[in-house]
Amino acid sequence: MTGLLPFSSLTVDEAAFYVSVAVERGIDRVGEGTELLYAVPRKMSEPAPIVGERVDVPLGRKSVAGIVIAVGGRELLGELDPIKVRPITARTGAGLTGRLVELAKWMSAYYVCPLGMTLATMMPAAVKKDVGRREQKVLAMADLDEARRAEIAALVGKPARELWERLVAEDALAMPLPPLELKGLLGERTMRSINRLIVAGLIVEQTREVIRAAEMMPQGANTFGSAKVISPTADQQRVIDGIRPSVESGRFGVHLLYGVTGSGKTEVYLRLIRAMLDASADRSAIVLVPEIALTPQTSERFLERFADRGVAVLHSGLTAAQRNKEWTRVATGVARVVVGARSALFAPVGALGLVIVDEEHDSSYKQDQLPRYHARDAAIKRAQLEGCPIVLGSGTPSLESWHNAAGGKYTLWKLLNRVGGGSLPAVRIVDIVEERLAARKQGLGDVSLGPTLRRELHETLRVGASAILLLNRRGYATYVGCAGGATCGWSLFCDRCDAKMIMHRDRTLRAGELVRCHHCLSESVLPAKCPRCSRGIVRLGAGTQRVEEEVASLLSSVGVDPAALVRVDRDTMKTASDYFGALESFAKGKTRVLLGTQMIAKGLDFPGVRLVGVVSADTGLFIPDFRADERTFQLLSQVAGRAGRANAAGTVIVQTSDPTNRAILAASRHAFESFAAEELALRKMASLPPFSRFARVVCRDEKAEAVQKRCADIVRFLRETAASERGELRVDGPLVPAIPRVADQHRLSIEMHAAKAGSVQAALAAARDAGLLKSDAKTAIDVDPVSIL
DNA sequence: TTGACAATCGAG
DNA sequence: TCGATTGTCAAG
Repeated sequence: MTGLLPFSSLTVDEAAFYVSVAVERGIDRVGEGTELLYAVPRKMSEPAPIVGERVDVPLGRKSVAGIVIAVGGRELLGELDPIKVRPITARTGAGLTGRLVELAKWMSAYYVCPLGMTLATMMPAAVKKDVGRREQKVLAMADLDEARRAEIAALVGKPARELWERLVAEDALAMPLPPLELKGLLGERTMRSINRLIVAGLIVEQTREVIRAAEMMPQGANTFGSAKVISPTADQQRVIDGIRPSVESGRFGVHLLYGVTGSGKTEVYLRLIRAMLDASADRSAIVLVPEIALTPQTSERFLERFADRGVAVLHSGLTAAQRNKEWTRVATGVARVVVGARSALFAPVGALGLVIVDEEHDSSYKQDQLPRYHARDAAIKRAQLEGCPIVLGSGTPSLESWHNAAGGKYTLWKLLNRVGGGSLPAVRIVDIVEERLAARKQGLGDVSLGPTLRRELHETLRVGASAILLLNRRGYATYVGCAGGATCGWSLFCDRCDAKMIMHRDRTLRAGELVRCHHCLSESVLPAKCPRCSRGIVRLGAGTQRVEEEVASLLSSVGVDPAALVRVDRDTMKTASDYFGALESFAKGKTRVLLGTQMIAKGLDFPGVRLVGVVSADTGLFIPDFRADERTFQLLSQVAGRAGRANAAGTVIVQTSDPTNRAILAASRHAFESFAAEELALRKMASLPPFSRFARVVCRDEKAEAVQKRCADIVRFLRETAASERGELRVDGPLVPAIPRVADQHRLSIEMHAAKAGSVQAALAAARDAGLLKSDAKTAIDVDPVSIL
């Protein structure tokens, strides 16, 4: 059967429309246009296809899903032979809005990702599959005129007639409704009278389509306490009044809201959203929050405040049916406020009136898979396309945003005081080296918490308060090596990566101790002795598991149940509900000490936290990344902000081996602005972002020579382009990354630096057009990277 | 990305 | 020499 097309083609007359379709595949042919042309047969042409709609189309010998990019008539054919143009297989329903397609085009070009893939990731899989859609039986008021109704009502028995009269009086109770729901609302014990009305023809049975999903709110969410509507402080009011005009007039503009922890940024967001909703009958708001900060506590505030306009919450903890339901509520306009993590940026609102990006500095806004977009930057683009204002909020703005505000590109607003006049907590920096010495003198042995932090923790527990302990390092020990030390020199590395193995304790494992590579996730049992010299094994570099042991024994020594300690990291918090459960238990006071990685630093707002302890502030400092200091500053400021909310004073203890470090000192003084000024001066001298833009290409391959060659080819091409860009682009590479081999793949990278994003874009586009550069399994292109590992 | 086809490789 | 593996190209 070779040579025969498995799908037929249409004559020009049989085609009602032609559509350009971006298929959900990694096709990326920039020069020729990445989308393919298909015909829409007459029998499928009602209603007319629209941009953003989902279709199935034949590609090669199978059918694939795609999104309509353009709709037209024969003129779309161009030079193409109509015989080659095959008809679409099916129209699979509503998809994205035209504006989202525009956004996808921009993302596809800017972040170097095939258009079809970009579009594919905009819509959750659950929505594509329409998970949970069911036919539901409902009861509706029969469509009869007054007279006829009265006539029939007079004929039914008394109980049914009285029920009918109530129904009419209560304006039909938002019918249609499922029978059982109607019964409940009417307070009927049985369906008897309702059934009589059906038989009489006053109520009719209908079917409607619904998406059935489990109840949204996790149980016990209310223990976080409901958010009272409080009137804004003068400070907040000033900001609200400042931004409101642009919200009401609906003009694009970027506002940066710098507000210290506890200054009440959320209340500002809530008021602005309300102003937008009041000013416009059809516009919606999108609120982006880092995934980890999207707690019931956060969503509840929005749910309560905008119950009248409908709130949709989108996060990774939803079931497929719930996600489909929420998305559909947004698409149909039932929900006008969307709160969600990164991908909520693609919520299909009909018209956008306001975007909020909370914690805009947060690096989790950058997606680390294709398309590698930054949700904050893409949100700005979306706001621009939709013509609405966007508010970026943070207690520690990214230097990019801060710089843009200083340069007048963004409007800057400040909230420098905590609501209720509380002061920022006092931060004490302690030298971990001295602490270790002191601990040894006191006979404590090798401990992660030095005497100062232990003393404060004691005191906190004694007075019945609670504590948060931060250590941004998972596992039990980060270094497994020979007890012989330098004499032998052996230490345990992953055999598939150039990285150390991290030791984890696992109670389910008989041996109890295993080692895991955090890069390729391979695991093995901890060796009993050094394979090189048969001496014992040492485990150095404490992670959260080790500290957990230490704190647990400290708790029992002062008579506190060790169950009052909960560890929060990626290993213990597998699902969103694990995490919510841990927070809830902390809020209730059942958990007295919360120990964890950066997961616990973000967005929690619990009164009663007297102590915040940073077990080691060093973890992020010595990584080879120009943003190391900025990150450390952000993390410390955020976690410190957890202490002493409400009116009680809090204490923060920061353990570090580098007590004079600029970022640590600045964070301890809550001195964002001076830190930012210093850091920006340094970046300017080194021509680093935000004073330049860059992109990174990482090539990988099992064969070292293959990476070398491919990388060199790309470098050569980019250099040639750079030359034609009149020296405005600098190309570095091939460079050896910090981890040259991951999962048996050899890696090499290329960095492109330029004063303007346009130069980087031009070079990338040229390489893409030439077919040299394509985002695939072997090449990762990262524009505006946030992590340089 | 998938699949088709051609070119190249290597065991018998 | 044949089947298997690897590379290259096009898809409407």
